[in-house]
Amino acid sequence: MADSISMKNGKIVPDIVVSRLPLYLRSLARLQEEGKEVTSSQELATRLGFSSAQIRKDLSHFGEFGKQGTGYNIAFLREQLKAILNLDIEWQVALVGVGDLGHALAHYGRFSQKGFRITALFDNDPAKIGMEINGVVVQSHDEMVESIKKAGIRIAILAVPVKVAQETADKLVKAGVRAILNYAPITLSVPPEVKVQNIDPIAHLQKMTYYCQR
Amino acid sequence: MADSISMKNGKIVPDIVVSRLPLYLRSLARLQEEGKEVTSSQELATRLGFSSAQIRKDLSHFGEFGKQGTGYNIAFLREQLKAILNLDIEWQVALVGVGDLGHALAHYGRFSQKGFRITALFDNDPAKIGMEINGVVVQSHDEMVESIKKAGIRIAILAVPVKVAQETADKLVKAGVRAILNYAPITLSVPPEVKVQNIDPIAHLQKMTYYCQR
DNA sequence: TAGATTGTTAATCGATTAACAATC
DNA sequence: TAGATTGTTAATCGATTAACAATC
Repeated sequence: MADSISMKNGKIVPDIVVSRLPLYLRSLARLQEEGKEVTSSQELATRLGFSSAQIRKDLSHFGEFGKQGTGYNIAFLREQLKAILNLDIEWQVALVGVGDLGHALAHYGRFSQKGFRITALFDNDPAKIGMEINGVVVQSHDEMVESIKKAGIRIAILAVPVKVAQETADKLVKAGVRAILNYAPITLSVPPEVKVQNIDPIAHLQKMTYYCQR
Repeated sequence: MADSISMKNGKIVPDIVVSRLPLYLRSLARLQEEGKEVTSSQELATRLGFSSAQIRKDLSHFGEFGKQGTGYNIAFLREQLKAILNLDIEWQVALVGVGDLGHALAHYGRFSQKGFRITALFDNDPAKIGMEINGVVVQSHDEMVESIKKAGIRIAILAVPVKVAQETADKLVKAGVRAILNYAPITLSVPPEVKVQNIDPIAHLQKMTYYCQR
C-alpha cells in the first residue's frame, strides 16, 4: 500500500496515521455509548494504550478538532473522522468465495452496520451458484468482472483458496476494484493504486508463540 | 504487546521484526512447494514487497542462516524460523464464542495444519453447550477457567460479542492463557505478560476507504 | 578464479514523545 | 482568574536502507 497521500495544503499523511483513525473512531463510538459528550487526548490514549501526544499529532494532520482546556466534542470528532475516511456514504462490497469463512462473513452483521453492504457474492462451485444468502444471490466467477463493473463496486473481500487467490485478485483489479480485504494467506501482487489489507490469523498466532515458552 | 524480548546474547528483538517472521515462513513454504531448494534475500524480498536488506537484517537478530554467494537453504531456514517461533511443537487452543464466526473458525482447517489444535470450545448459550464440532464438545463459560487450567492451554481465540469481550478476557487471563487472538472490536486490557493480537476487518476496510474516492 | 550474496556497519529516514505557548 | 488541554515544535528514539568487506 502507498505510504501516504497528500492532505492539508499538500502535506502528506503517513499511512500508519491513517491506520489508527479507525481505532479512534471505535473508541469514540464506545465513549458516546457510555453517554459521554466530550473527551480528551489523554482519555483516548488511556483507552487505546497510545500516548496522548500521538493522538493529538495524528489528528493535527487533518485539522483542529479540539478546544484548549476542554478537549474534543465526541459527536463532532466522530463526524469529522468519518468524513476523512470517506465513511459518510455507504460502500458496496463484493465478497468472493463463499466457503465456510465467506459464509460467516456474509452473515456478519457489523459490515452493514458500519456502512459496508455486501451486495454481490461470487463462487465457482456450481453447487453454490444461485444460492441466496441474506438476500444476495451467489454468482459464478465467469460473471464476476462484468457484474462488478456494472455495479461500480470498488471494494472486495477475498475469501478464496490460496491457489486461486492471485488470479481472482487479477480479475477484481480488471473489474475496477480499488480495495481488497484479503483472507488468503498469500502476498497479492496488484498495481499501486489498489490497496490490499491482509487478514491472516495464523500469522498472528505464530507471532504470539514467539513470546510463549512451550 | 511488549516491544521486544531479549535474544542473541542479551540483544533485543524488536516486536516488528517478530511480526515479519511468520510472513517469511509463509513465503518459504510456498517456495518449497514450487520445488525450489535455495533462495536469496532478494527473491524473498520481491515476493513479499520488502527490501532485501530488511530481510537480512531481520534474520541477523537470530543468527546466521545463509551462505555468501549462495543464499539460504529453504528447508533449513524454515526449520530455524519454526524453532525461533516455538512452532516445533503443537499448541492447544481454546476457542471462546461459537457463533457464526466461531463456527467458521472451528472448521478452518489451516489452524491444525499449522500446528494449532483447537481442543476446547466454550459458549454461554445453553442451546450450544454440549454440541460437538469437529469432535470437540462445547462447554459452558462456567467451566472455562477450570477446564483451560486443567488442560494447560496457553492460547485462546476470542470470538464473543463486544459487550462480554473484556470480562471473558479477564477469565482467560485467570485461567493462565498467555496469548489471545481477539476478534471482538475492542481494545482489551490485559497484564503485560499476556499478548493480544486483534483482528478487525472493519478497521481494515475503513483504512482503505481513506484512499478510495467515493 | 569470477560472480553472487551474505551479515553488518553507518547513514538516512521517519515516527514518537516531551515540552510548552496559546487559549478556552 | 486558575486549571486544563490543545496544537505544534524540537528532541529523541527507532527502523529502514545503502553500501561493502567477507567469503562461498
